[in-house]
Amino acid sequence: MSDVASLAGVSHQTVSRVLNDHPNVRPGTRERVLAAIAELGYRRNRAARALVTSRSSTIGILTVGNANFGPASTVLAVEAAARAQGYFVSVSSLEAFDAVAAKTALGHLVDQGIDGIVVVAPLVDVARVVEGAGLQVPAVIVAANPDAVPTDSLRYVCTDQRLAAREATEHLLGLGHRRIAHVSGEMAWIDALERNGAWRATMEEHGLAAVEYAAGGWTAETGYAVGRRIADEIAAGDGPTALFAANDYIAIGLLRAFWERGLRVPEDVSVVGVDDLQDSAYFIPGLTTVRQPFTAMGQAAMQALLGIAAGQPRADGRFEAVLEPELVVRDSTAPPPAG
Amino acid sequence: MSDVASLAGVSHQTVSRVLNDHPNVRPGTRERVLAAIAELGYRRNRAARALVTSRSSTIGILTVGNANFGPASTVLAVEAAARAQGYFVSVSSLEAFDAVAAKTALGHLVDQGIDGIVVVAPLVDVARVVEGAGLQVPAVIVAANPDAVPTDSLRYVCTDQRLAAREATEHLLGLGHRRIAHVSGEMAWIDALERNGAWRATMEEHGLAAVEYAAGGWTAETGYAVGRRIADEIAAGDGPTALFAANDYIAIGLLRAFWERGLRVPEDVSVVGVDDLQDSAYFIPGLTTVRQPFTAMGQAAMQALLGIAAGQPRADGRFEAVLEPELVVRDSTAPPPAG
DNA sequence: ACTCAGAATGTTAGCGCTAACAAGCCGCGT
DNA sequence: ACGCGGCTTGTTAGCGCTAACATTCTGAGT
Repeated sequence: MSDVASLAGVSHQTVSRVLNDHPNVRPGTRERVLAAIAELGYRRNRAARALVTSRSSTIGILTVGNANFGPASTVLAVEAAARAQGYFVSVSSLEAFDAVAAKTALGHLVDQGIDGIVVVAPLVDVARVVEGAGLQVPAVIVAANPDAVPTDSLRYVCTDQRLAAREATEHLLGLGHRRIAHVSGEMAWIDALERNGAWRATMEEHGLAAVEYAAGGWTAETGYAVGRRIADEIAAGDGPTALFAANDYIAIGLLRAFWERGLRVPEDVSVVGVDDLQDSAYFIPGLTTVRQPFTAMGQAAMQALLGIAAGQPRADGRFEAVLEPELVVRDSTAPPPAG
Repeated sequence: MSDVASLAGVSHQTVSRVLNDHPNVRPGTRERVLAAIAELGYRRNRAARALVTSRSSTIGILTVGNANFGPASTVLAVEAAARAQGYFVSVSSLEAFDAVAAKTALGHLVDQGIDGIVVVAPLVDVARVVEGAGLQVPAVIVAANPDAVPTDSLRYVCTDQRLAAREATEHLLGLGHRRIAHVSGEMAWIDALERNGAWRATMEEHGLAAVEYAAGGWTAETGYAVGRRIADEIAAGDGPTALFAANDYIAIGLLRAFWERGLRVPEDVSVVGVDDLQDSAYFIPGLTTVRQPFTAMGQAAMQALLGIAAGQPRADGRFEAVLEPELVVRDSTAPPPAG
């Protein structure tokens, strides 16, 4: 920096002023400094800057380490939104999201001097864990459970998973189905709980029995295993006529199991998923699903973070933003078989 | 830090020594310092540390921004490997990987004071672009084209895509297929080129004609579009008996198109993909594919980076590490239809 | 007891930057 | 011509840490 200063014939402080877009720098001076910077190929040292300003223009993302489509897409979206706002992104992904591991990771992130944290870990106890970590930096949790308590520096953003479940269930109901079962995901996840609860509530509102099959996970493998069991019941005549799968991976496992047993989808049984994977439209048959607004979530999270930093009062509700998923009807749903 | 020092009754430098595991600190002193640190909940300021050491324990990852399974998995793997080595990870993902955007992003990453860069952008001109950016930090490119020139501070790591194509093609050959066509991916990608080239070479070695269909992309959508065309040709009797798809997304599009046209897989036509998606085993039928060693790639990239930093001489060959993919045989391949 | 090497600790300086204050400059009104 | 206020620039200090050097302490050898 002092090289630049002497080349431009000014003090290093004037260089700093130019760099920081301070007012009160004569245009001619500014140009000379800029020219000197260009000539020398000077780049400001971020460490020094971070040291003195205690701001780093970097946000941290804490996520669960698996390659699940949902979290992965959300992380990608947050990253894009952050970059659009001129922030860098430091990612830390945990295999196991327990209190200790999360606290350590959060600590590392804070040590890095990040300006804020976005937590993408839609687990039931994420809010408790993060709240318990006693963070001193602004944080936004994507997808917290509804009893989470926002504070001035910790806020929440989510997609309305209850609406997702309701949309799926009502779509099936509208088609004439009455025996609509749910294949639930991993119950440690908020999404699993919420989708389950809303499906159940919707069924009850219509005075219908709610039969649940637990996949216990989010993978095609778990969906397949449950699917074989369900296929048996359908073949025996007392199974559901429609399935609401907690996500698309489970749904594809279901599709596969039904196909193996000679059950036709949607003629014999309808299937709805959640997420809308890149290839969900090309499953056999094309999967009706509830698409999640990942990009919007990323932007909302970033905006919430910026809002905290700007001292904006928090939203009235529990969540800073609640985004709406969208039902995408394809070929895996149809009216129930006659009789 | 000075608080810790005074609480422990030592100088701040001794605290620094404890923190940096210097020898020549009496055990008793070390313990007192550690106790003071614990009591005060002291955390070292990374910015100050980075400023004085010009090392940040952070590596940068530059990648292409889409949610393609391959790059995304590799990034995840690099991140895991980095964290296992005690490094933080700063991610920058580009929508368009052109020379200008890449140079800017690389510059931002360098500005952050990262200790090394891993580029995960398997595009044909990635090496040229990165080489052209004139990086001053160690860098490793994952999946460079074979004419890339490693230097002391820029090295390459890849998965043998030619082997992947060869395995797939020979599997099909071994099953008795002779008319094995290739559905190629996006030709700006190294993987697409390599798989294409090796499939072609293998066919020629066997004196067989190599018919290529260009999907032009990596998605199920592009695979589906090409698949319809191929289905027509097969129906007309002059189509291939087996398809080697450049990746699993294309393969699923193919499966879908064939299913729509009443073509049975594998009875009427065999399909092999590349990647092994989480749900490839549950496609209808289960997809035979060539699995890529993403985790190993991430580790190899990290190791190569560490090697550069440690001043290790570069490997003899072009690549620091060449990993092998693995053929996974499932239900989408069978001998060709008789006649 | 007395040296003296080497271990243990303390002191000083400075990494590159920005904030705060100080100083210099300009043009205006009188 | 003089003084004053606002713009522009320079000077100083210090962010929290580590490297290098300076100093003090320890204990083995005489």
